[in-house]
This record gives sequence, C-alpha cells and structure tokens, in this order.
Amino acid sequence: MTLQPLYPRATWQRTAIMSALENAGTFMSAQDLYERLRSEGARVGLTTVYRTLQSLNDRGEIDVLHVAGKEAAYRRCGTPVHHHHLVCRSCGRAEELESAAVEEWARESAQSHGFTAVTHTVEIYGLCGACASGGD
Amino acid sequence: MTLQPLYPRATWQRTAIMSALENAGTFMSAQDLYERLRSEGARVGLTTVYRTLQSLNDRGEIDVLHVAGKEAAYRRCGTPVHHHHLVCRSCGRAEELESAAVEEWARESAQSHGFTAVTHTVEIYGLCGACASGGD
DNA sequence: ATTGGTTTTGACAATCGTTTTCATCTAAGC
DNA sequence: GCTTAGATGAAAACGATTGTCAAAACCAAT
Repeated sequence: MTLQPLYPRATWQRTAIMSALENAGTFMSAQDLYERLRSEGARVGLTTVYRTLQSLNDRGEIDVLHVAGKEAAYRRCGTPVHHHHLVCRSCGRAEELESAAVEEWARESAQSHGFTAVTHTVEIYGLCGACASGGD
Repeated sequence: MTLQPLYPRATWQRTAIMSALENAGTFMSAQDLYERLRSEGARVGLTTVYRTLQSLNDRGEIDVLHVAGKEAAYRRCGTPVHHHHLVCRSCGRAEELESAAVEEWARESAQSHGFTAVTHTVEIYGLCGACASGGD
C-alpha cells in the first residue's frame, strides 16, 4: 500500500490564490479574489477559487467570516492560534484580537448550563479610521 | 394627509407565525416554521413566513442567527435588550447570556484601533445536556 | 354593513452564492 | 518519459432567499 500524499498538489493556481490573499491582508470573498486574479491576467476558474479557499480553511491556513447577507470572506491571518477579529465593514481590513477573559467567560457559561463540545464566534465590526474619514 | 399606520396590519398569518416561534422557544428557520405551521393545518405561504420573520426582526421583536452554512434561524427571546446566546447545535435550544465584561472589551478594542460605528456578534455553540445524552 | 384604498398574501419566477458533475489536464512518483 | 490519482474549469445543479404581480384581506371612513 502506497501512502497518501499529505499535502495537496502544488499547482500555480493554489499558489496564486494563497499569495493574493496573503498580500491583501483583508477579508476577501471567493468572487473578490476571482476578479482580482483575473484582472491580473491569471486564468483561474471560479470553481477552483472556491475549492482552494475551502481546502485552505479546512487546513486552518486561513480564516473565514460569515457576515449576515454577504458572501463568505477569507483572510490569511498572522497567527495560527485561536483568535477573533475587529473587521472594517467597509474595506475588510482586520485586526486580530484575543482575550483570555472572553474565552473564559464562554467556557464557563457553557459549562454552567450543561453544554458540551463548545465553540464560539466572536467578531467585532466597525468602520476603520481610513474608511470613516476618507472615502468609503 | 392621513398618517401611516404605526404597526403592520393584524393578519392571522402574522399571529400564527409569531406564536409558533413563541412557544417553540428554540431557534427556527423560515422553512422549519413553514413546515410546522403547514403540518398544523395553517395554510400560509413560504414567502409570507420569510417576509414576516424579516419584519419581526426589523422591529426587534425576534433575534436572528446566521450559522455558517445553514439557514437563518429566528428566536423569540425573553428580553428586548442586547444579549447573546448559548445555542444547542443539535436542537436549537438557547440560553440568553449577557456580560458587561465582554461588552466593555468589544468597545475598548474597537476604540483603541480607531474603529467607529461598532457592533459585534458573540454566540456560543455546543450540545445541550439533553442532546448530549439522549438522542441526537 | 358597504365601500375604498392601501397592505398583505402567495404561487411562481428570478437571483445569487456555492457545490456538483464530468471530461480534460497535470504534478509527482516510477 | 509514462502512469495515474489528484486538480482544474465550464456548465449545470442546488438551496436559501427575494422579487413580481394579481388576487384577497384589513380597516377607516362612509
């Protein structure tokens, strides 16, 4: 028996998508990335962008954000450890946050109500300085 | 000029939807409610359920929850003031939570990074006691 | 009660983000 | 180079939600 490859194959598409996200720094949707890559001349398919983002997220290499009525937005974060975000509603720029107090509160709240297998989502949305003053 | 009615008209559909949610107590999607109402013999349209839930939410009479890949879920909460939820992933049952510390943390985090017009989402997910032991 | 004008309803079509399908292409191991 | 399982992408399928519009219901004023 041959053992399965541990990592997905290295294709230029995957690399392009990853680095586009990397130097964007902001949260971007699959469609955003697709358009950006296209406009840069990269001939990737939308399907591939969706699939790649999904797989990167499954591997924990990027974070997702599901905002109310919007498309899923992905971001390449600076740290692989659990954290939350302060996201600009307008431009997608984000700061990474953490708070032991919040983690503790979540854990205790769940425990005291008899809930197990606990996870949580904590995100803060606002307008960053640049968007609030300058254009939109 | 006659002044506009302050409240939506009282239709039996609106009443039925509201009370179905009310005595469910859990988070339910538009489709869940539609099916339940139908099975009880109420001849409402799916469109109406969607519209009514939206309008009830706009008025702040019910809360919404947008979970990752699922349908929007609504709940009639006990309090009209800002709060968060501890939600059972399996049955939708929820506890209402509040924490001055978390609110303060969110406010300060945003402020210290120059973000304005701040809002946040904080939800805890888990398995409630009943679902963890009993069936699914 | 009846009317009139505005809202609300609901069957159906349309939208939109995302996933599936499947035939073709390609990276990576021999 | 050759093989082949994994990756790609165009197009179709999907599922939740919203738009359309004619018919029905509400309610204030006759």
